Amino acid sequence: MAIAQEISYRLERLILDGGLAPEQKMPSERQLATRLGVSRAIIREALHELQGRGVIETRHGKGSFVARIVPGGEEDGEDSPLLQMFTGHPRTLYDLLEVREQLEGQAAYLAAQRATALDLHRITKAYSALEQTDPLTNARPDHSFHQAIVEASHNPVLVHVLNGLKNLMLLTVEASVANLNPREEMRNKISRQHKRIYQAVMAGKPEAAKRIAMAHVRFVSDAMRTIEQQGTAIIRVSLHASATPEKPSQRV
Amino acid sequence: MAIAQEISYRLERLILDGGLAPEQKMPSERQLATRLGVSRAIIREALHELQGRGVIETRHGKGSFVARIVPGGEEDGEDSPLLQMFTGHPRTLYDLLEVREQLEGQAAYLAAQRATALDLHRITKAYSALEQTDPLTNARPDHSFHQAIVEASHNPVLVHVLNGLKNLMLLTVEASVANLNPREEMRNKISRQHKRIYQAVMAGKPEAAKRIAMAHVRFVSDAMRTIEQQGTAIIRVSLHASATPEKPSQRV
DNA sequence: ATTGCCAACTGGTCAGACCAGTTTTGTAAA
DNA sequence: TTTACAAAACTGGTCTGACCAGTTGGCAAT
Repeated sequence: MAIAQEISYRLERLILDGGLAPEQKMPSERQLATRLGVSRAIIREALHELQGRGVIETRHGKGSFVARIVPGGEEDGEDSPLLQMFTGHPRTLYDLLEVREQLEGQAAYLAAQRATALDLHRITKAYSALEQTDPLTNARPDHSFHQAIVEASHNPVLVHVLNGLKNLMLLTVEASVANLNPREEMRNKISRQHKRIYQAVMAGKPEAAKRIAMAHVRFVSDAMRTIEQQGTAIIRVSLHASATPEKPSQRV
Repeated sequence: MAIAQEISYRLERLILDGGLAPEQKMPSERQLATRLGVSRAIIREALHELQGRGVIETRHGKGSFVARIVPGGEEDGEDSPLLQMFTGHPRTLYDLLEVREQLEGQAAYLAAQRATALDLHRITKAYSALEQTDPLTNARPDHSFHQAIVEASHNPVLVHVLNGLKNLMLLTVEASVANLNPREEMRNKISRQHKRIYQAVMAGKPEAAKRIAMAHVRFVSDAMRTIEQQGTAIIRVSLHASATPEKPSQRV
């Protein structure tokens, strides 16, 4: 195989394996050429290949940067039929939580197993942000924390799938935050679960991380069910409402 | 925009507009350079971009040729970046199988729990079709069987997610069929696993169905890994290649 | 007619130069 | 000391011309 392709393959694998994280700047062309022992022309051809594939973006005078993982789905939205279904049918929330239980468990398992130092740093950062936010409006940090773990799994398929469910996920997280966090015992339990997930991932304990993460999602799901059955109507957060937090903007 | 990108864009548009038909040989790099008034290096960078995008194929000493498919994007799957990644990086296959293990387990569990009479009828039909097909070309029936179970889960989120991975799934199924089924003991084991999944779902045993389905995917994954480590190169089915089976057309 | 070799394609790689944006930095002015 | 600005030192973008390495076809010797 041609050297240029070898290089592009090696670089792509490096990115997939987490050696180069999204948004991160790649070494300069001249550095790569020297380090890999090939001419700069080859490096440029390899980079253009990755560029054509959407793996990296190159900016004149600045450098090349790893693209956000699998931008494939173009913009976000895209799951509007499901979103529609969600707002219409309460059960879809539990359907998603069922799927999340599996996927997040798997993500936590892999993250505990494969996370690099940079991943761990990002997870720590997301976790701190989550801890230091007002529990009543921390849907975003909550989601970011989970997402950091997913990205640390270094499974592009998993990242892609969960990214496709991003909007839906945000809704469930918002729903859980809005319904569960106002109750102190719930808030504490969830906080403790987050802490245990965080610790298991940081400690590199895959089985524990998986078990705790699955239990966490299961707990949220069960708690919401219980609340709903107690007659208290579930607060349903409307789409993208986080921009204007003053109005509760609830649906039923 | 950089000249190289201009060139790659112009060439791609030329191909899409039919000026250059699939299989057709493109002008040589030196000709293109002269005709378009740029250096050969630029031409090469532009061609590498198209190559990364799967639009052309280049053969040393022969020339560059317009690829057969030219998806042009827009078609169904929309997971083309993942598809691209899949054909290039063997690990992506195992990444998908990891995810599949979770999702299919969940699907089998829910199907055994929730399947209606109509669902069971459909599953039975798909299972019969699978059994009565030549094991060497039954990728489609195999996939249909799994899909019937997924649909019987009555979890729209699950259906949606797995549907989004449909093309990718088909490829893994084809890969497993092509690599595993030719070996009799593998074929028998897989057939037995399908049977046990079928029976567990029909009998309404969620836990058993989940366990068996997960074990099934895990088995396929492990078997492929073993084969690969034995030095036997995994047969990689190329996209939509089922029309012209004469050329193996394998990568990596 | 067959064989075999060589010339003329093709893409693959390299070296070094220069242009064009961006960031850093060091110094001169306030 | 602080600020302003220009030069230097990055970054990617392009060009040139050379040479290596597969492929092909024609021509010469058999």
